[in-house]
Amino acid sequence: MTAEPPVSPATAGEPARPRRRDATETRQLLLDAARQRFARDGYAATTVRDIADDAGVNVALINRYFSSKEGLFEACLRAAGDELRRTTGQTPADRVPEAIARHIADLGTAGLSSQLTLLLRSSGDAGADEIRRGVLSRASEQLAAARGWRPGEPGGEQILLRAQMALAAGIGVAVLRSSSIQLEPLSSATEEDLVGPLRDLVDALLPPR
Amino acid sequence: MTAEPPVSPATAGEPARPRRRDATETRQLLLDAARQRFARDGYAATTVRDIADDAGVNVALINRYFSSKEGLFEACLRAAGDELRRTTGQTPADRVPEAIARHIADLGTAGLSSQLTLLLRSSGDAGADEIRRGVLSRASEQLAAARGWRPGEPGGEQILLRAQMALAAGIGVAVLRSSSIQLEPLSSATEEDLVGPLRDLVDALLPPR
DNA sequence: GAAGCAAGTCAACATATGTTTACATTGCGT
DNA sequence: ACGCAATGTAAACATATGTTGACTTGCTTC
Repeated sequence: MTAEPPVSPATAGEPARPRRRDATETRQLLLDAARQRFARDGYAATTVRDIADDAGVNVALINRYFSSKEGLFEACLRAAGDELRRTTGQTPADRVPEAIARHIADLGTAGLSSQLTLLLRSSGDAGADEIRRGVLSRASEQLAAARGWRPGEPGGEQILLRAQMALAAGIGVAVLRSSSIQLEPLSSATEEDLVGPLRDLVDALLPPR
Repeated sequence: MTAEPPVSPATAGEPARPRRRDATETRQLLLDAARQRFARDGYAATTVRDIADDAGVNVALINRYFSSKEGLFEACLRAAGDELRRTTGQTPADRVPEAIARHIADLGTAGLSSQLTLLLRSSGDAGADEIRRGVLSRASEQLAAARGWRPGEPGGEQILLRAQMALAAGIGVAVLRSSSIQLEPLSSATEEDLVGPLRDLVDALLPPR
């Protein structure tokens, strides 16, 4: 239907693969290719043949290892959730804005921007929606907790709401910088350009105590 | 491929249409149905038959009036741009956060939230990308101008960048509240719940002078 | 009322796409 | 070395989908 720009030159020019016929490795190749495609083009616009070609792998293996395109997508969401939790996990409270700026600024295909963009992609499947909601929920709670929020605390709802707004801002920035939009000057802003405004933003929403 | 929930009961139960065989009206019906579908499900996941059914109109008319699915999508983007410019046009500088809060809080299919969500949808077509970039660019310049930015002014780049971050925050909030995500408590927050944090956010990014 | 034209309908087509099935090949344990 | 399960391949299928062309229907004008 539309053009089909490959997302990366399959596997980089390694003349002899160390281990072929390794199920774990091809599973990972598929996961990586799928995450890039899904994040960049969305679920519906990505075909299983695109993913398989990027991974340098036969199409049928998607159904073998992930049951279906939906299954592969859910696996991508889980992986993005894990990576998000890992990167945002141990951030000291006073470094939250800097951490967000640094991770948002990274436009690489493995960076946080890419994970956030992926997390917005919808497949229309209820299972995937549930996973996404869980991941985003946890992320906002982590962010709120870094600024003193505790579950069930009176008035905590307000803090959680503000944390979700900060998360929304990060997501919005990631989206407006992403390849399909590239709003300038936001898109070519560096980490140093972003950290100041982001600190103002986060500190205004979640005042450090 | 996926389920197919209609977006609204075609045309509400009007027993006798006032004017049938009215090209302008059916064009508008198609535009409205398409904007809802595209905003909710994205470009690739929306089929022309879905749109035609929602509009209560024959499929072939999409190609007659808009040349192609792409053409219809571009028309939707232009319409969203017009509506965005109209709603954000005459906002006094000191009411910007309130205006954003009010418009973001409106989750109706014609509200600003829906327009912003639509503007994020990508079709992979270069023409559509250009339209989107233009609309978002103008919106951020309007926002910056409301806080004293003037084109070409020294140091104005910083203000524009901050305005785009505020726009990004609004977009992020709209997305996290949208039907496919519905992050709580953000999703059920009312205009009053949003206005406080949004004022803090906008004022921190674009200090009123 | 007939001609002419815009508006709308219907059916078909060409292709893209997710999935399955049957078959080939590799490597490991014995 | 041999068999066997695991891994990978190729082709086909059923269907969804954008688009097109021929045809019909209603409105307007003379």
